[in-house]
Amino acid sequence: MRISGLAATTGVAVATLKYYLREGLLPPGTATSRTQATYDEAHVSRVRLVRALTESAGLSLGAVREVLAALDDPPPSRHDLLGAAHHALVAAEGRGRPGGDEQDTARRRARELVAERGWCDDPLLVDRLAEQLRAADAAGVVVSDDYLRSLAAAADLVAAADLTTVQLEPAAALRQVVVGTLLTDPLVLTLRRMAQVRASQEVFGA
Amino acid sequence: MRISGLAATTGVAVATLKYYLREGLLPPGTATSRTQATYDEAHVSRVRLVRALTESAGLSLGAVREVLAALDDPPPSRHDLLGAAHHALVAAEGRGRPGGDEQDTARRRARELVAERGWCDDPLLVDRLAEQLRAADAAGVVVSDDYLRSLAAAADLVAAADLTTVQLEPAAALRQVVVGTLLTDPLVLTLRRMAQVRASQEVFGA
DNA sequence: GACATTGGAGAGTAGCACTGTCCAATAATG
DNA sequence: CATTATTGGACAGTGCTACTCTCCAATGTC
Repeated sequence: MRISGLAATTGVAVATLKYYLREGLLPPGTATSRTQATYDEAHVSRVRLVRALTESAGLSLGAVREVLAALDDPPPSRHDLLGAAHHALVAAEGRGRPGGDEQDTARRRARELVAERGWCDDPLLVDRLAEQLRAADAAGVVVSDDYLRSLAAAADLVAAADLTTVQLEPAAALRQVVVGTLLTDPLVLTLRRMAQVRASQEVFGA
Repeated sequence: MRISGLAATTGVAVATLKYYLREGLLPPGTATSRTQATYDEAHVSRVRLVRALTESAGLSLGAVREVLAALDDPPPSRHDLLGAAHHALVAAEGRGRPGGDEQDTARRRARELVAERGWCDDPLLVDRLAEQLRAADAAGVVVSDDYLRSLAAAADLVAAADLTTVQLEPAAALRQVVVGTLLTDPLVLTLRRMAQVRASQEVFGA
């Protein structure tokens, strides 16, 4: 299949595919001559992956590049695998400023929750959580300890479900965790909206 | 307080505040002369709200405008209140294409889940869910029925917790639901990451 | 009275994700 | 074999967003 075929089967414009090639998001096809190359099924699924990550998960092309790099270079042992997966997930999203003095209360709350749940205390994730708590507070949104605990309990449920989808083969597991998590993030939020509508109908009547 | 004071207390540049004034995201201050106006605490919290929605919730300024319009014009009855809240939430996020033929299977799955859960069948939310299922499928991510059901159960937990934060006063309730949901969306995803790390450590050992 | 600040308006900028145009080399077609 | 189409490659241009800069006369401050 040549580039026009790749464009036809994926529904992505030829110019865009060339752009992805330039940006290193898509590996070059196998050259058959100086001005011709062919592309295979791997290219098709790679293009579909890029589109899903940008359109559905809302990642920037830079973030997609980070994810693809992690997927293309899986760690050998299963021990490092999930660590690599989460490194990729955290790298794909923003880093967030380290935060100033006013964020210390939020960081303390974040650490308390993590300790209570027995979660890891990855500083990147803790800082992210602290920043989000601070933003909510700055916007005048009350996030009580009880409420936060309820969200954490639900997160444990989601994570338990996530793990059941993991295959044993390392490369497939990495892909499933990283891509699966990124693509189901918006799905989780949509389900939250749906459940909210239902719950509010119950409380406030029809 | 004049505009430089507003800039100092919120940490937002004067030029940016002027831009927000021009764009209607910030109501004009009370004019004390032809070239002078003063701003109060309401302006401070409005600026903080705009920053929280853009920086933390990742909304565009257009989406922020929709949210603010909904908050500034609360419906009179409590009956319409949550409906208005969800209209604001759905309007704040993208609409998403109606989807073609290939999305029909995904839409059927979405409707099945909604029916099973007894959730509302708001076509906007159902279409969104269908589009997300289609994207996951296109990217080669398997989303089993069991897995989807687990996510839905967790969403019900989150929604139940969300409702406990709602005050009885209509304006405060609207604000809490809309802004609270938008700002805790990223928080929920961060908690998911944390719980995943912990769960994977349990399964795969240290 | 000297100097800084303000509100208002418009133009300019940076980054992102494409998209359009051009080219010589090659492939497909009659 | 001549003609037409397509390809890979490079680069400039586009549309959008979220600012940021510059300018101005009017006003405030020292």
